[in-house]
Order: sequence, then C-alpha cells, then structure tokens
Amino acid sequence: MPELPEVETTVRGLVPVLEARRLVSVEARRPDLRRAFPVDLRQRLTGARITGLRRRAKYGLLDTDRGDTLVFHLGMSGRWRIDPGELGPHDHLLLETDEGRRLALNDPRRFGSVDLVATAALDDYEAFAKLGPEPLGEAFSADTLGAALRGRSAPIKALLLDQRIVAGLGNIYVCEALHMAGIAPGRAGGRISRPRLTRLVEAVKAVLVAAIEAGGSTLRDYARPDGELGYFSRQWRVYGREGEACGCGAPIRRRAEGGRSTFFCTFCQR
DNA sequence: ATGTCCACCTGCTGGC
DNA sequence: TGCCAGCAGGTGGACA
Repeated sequence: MPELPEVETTVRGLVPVLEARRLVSVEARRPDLRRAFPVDLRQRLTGARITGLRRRAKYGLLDTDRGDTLVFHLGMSGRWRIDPGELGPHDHLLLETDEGRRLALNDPRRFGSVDLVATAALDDYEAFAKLGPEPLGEAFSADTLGAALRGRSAPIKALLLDQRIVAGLGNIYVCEALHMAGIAPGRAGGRISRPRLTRLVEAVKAVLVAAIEAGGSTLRDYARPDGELGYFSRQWRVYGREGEACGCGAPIRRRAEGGRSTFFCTFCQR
C-alpha cells in the first residue's frame, strides 16, 4: 500500500482526528518495528498537542507543540486504524486524543518505523538528509532529473526507486509512470533523451496526482475498523496485470529482478 | 562511487 | 482438505 499517494492519503485522513488535538494517552504495545521506538516516546508525547500534519517522501510527520515531530513510515504493510475498537496483535502504537478518538498504527510485517525528532532539526534527520526532491514539486523537473541520471548505467526502473534521486516513488508507480512515458524499464538511466525525460517527469506527476485523487475519494475508508482500501488499483495500466492486454493489444510482461517484479509492455516501452 | 542482491517479517494465494 | 512454495506497496547493508 504505502507509496507517496497512500502516505499522502493517510495524512489527510488523520487531519480531522489529530489536528489541534492533545494526546492524552500514548501506548507502545510492541515497540520493535524496523527500528525500536524511542525509549522516551510515551513521556515526550503524552500531553502534547498536534500542531500540524505533513508528508515528506513516504514519511508522515506529526508536529507537536513540544518542539518534537513524530515521524512515521508505513513500510510495506503499515496503516493507521481510526477508532479501531478491538485491538489485534499488529496494533503496535496506540494514541488517544482529548476528544476520545483512538488511533492504532497497525503493521503486520513490521517494516515501518516510528521516530521522534526535534522539529527544528528535521533536515538533519538521518532518513531525510539524503532524500531527493519531492516528485510533485518544482524541484523535480527534466533538468534536475537529467542531471541526477547523467552517466548512470543502471536501469531507469532501479534509479527511480532510489529515494536519493526522487523521493516517494515505489514499485507500483514506477512501473506505471514508465509505461505512461513509453520508456523501457531496463533502459540505462543516462541514455534517455531530453524529450523523453520531459515525458517521464510529466508521467510521474500525472500518475501520482491521479492516485492521490483516487485515494481522496475513499478517505472515509480510514474510519473503518477493517481498513480495506481499494484506491487506485483499478486504474493500474500494467502493475499486477501480467498476461493481460496492454492498450496496444500486446500481452503485459512481468520480469523479476532483485526480488522485485517489473510490469511492462515490450512494444509500447523502448 | 555505482550496481546488484538479499535480509528483515507476516500473511495470503494458488498449485499439487 | 492440507501443505508449501512463491509473492507482496520498502529500506539499508553487504558485496563485487
């Protein structure tokens, strides 16, 4: 689930519950995700007021009036459950607001993370220091992408997944954007012409915007205890569609490398 | 530095 | 019906 659009949707879904609310209870139920929670998480967060909610790359940020920002990452299987009712074994962090709303960070595979960082020092936070530009910002352009790819021989697919080049894309949206731009996933990053770089940047932005819009239309799902999310999956052009017909009629191919699947069309993507 | 692979962890699906 | 291999949205470390 959690690439940039899903994290953006998550943060937007948390706003009505958390914005300007004070946390009256903070409970770490199983604090060993990818990294351990900060040992003083509960102490520093209990009684704090949430002053703003933001996203950076695939991270969600909750600013507090204590000068700390809670930084969460959803890994592969993370999500926030709003007013979950019965708690399960994968509800690792539990928050309760002064309005009596409850939030559970649920992450079965435990690839996610939770950190507490001084808001003023976020730029120096290790996970953020090396991140590339936001793909929806002006800093992500044919100019900047071209500069980042210059001389690189690795496949463009792998380079777009590198968060230092552009921050927020994952396996689904890279496959989708490359198909939309007509670029073969195995093409060397440094060997993409300028006009095609422009198309690629536009495709990345377009697919992310469309996915955020689709997520936004189902925001209410975040309030459901079962938490099933449909979202953008119905609009995938190639991802998860091996053997189905591409728009050109040719069968969509799947290739596995380094443990990840790439979906593409050999005719539309060169 | 760059490119590539693998481990981390749990749950689900499909084939036998 | 039951078991097991294979696969899953991410990241970071090890290696050549």
